Amino acid sequence: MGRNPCCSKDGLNRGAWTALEDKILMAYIKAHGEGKWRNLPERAGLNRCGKSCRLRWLNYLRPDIKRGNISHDEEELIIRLHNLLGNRWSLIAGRLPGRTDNEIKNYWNTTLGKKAEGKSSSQSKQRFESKARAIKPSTSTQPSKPTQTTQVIRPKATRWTKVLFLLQSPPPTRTPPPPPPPPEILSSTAMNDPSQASLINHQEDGPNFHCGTEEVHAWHDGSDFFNFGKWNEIQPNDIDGDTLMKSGCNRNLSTGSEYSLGLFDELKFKDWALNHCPEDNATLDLESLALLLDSEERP
DNA sequence: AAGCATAGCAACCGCAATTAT
DNA sequence: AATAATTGCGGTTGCTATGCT
Repeated sequence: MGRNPCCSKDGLNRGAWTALEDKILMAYIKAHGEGKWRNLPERAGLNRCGKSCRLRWLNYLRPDIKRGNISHDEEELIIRLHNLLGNRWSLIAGRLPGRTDNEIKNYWNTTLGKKAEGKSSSQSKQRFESKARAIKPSTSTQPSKPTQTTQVIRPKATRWTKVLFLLQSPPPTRTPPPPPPPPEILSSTAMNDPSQASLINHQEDGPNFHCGTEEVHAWHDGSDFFNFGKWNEIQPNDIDGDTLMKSGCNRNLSTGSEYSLGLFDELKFKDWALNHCPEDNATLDLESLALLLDSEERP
């Protein structure tokens, strides 16, 4: 079982791309469009694997790539988005037109991570701590090998197609509530399964994110699981941006009375950050996001 | 000027989700 | 439904440029 590695062929070019290869790839994509990466090299006459072609195109050759220094505004945005989304580089890049996930990742690992670390002694210490630790070299002897140990539970990046956060209001009585259920993760099949419907439909008083046919519910057990600050620790797939980004993002955010202002602001930002799908916001208004983030950070 | 250390970045690797058959 | 192929993502590596001693 298993599948053949993309670049299993011997004799393929590796390493830095030549100007000629770039030219060939650009010409081919201009003529035939993106996609079909597997067959592209053969058709284009490139001695590269498709994966390499795709990467080269996405990270370097794409016409809308914005090259050059990252502006202060962009930097601020990256920091804030990273604070919120963690190492979701593609999501962060989606907020920065013309920037690639690889570029942002590199920029973070080489520059911003250190700044974040520096700030960690100040008021935002806790906000940055886990991230700084994540990229901080474990020792000075291995600068290029950042240690990825963080206190944040950070499973390997996964894409969820369906996410359900059950929001439960605190019970009106004093009887101890049952142990809170874990956030429900429903597969596509589960979401389509009528037997699972109750899991979805009975959640009526939480914030509902309606994204096309998908729904994302927030789960709240009465504790501060969704407390503003906790977002920094709920990194991996808390509310999966991919899901929201891909879904058309017609979101109806309703807030129950149980939410703190901070939570609401955070959700509001999430809503903003994820609602602006990359394909339709080529002209992202950084200022509007900055304003939103500013308001979000108010105590 | 030479050698070493570090920073920056392009590219690769492996895994997982998605799509096709 | 099962399997294979494709695509996308985040982590990591390795090369080059730059700075320091």
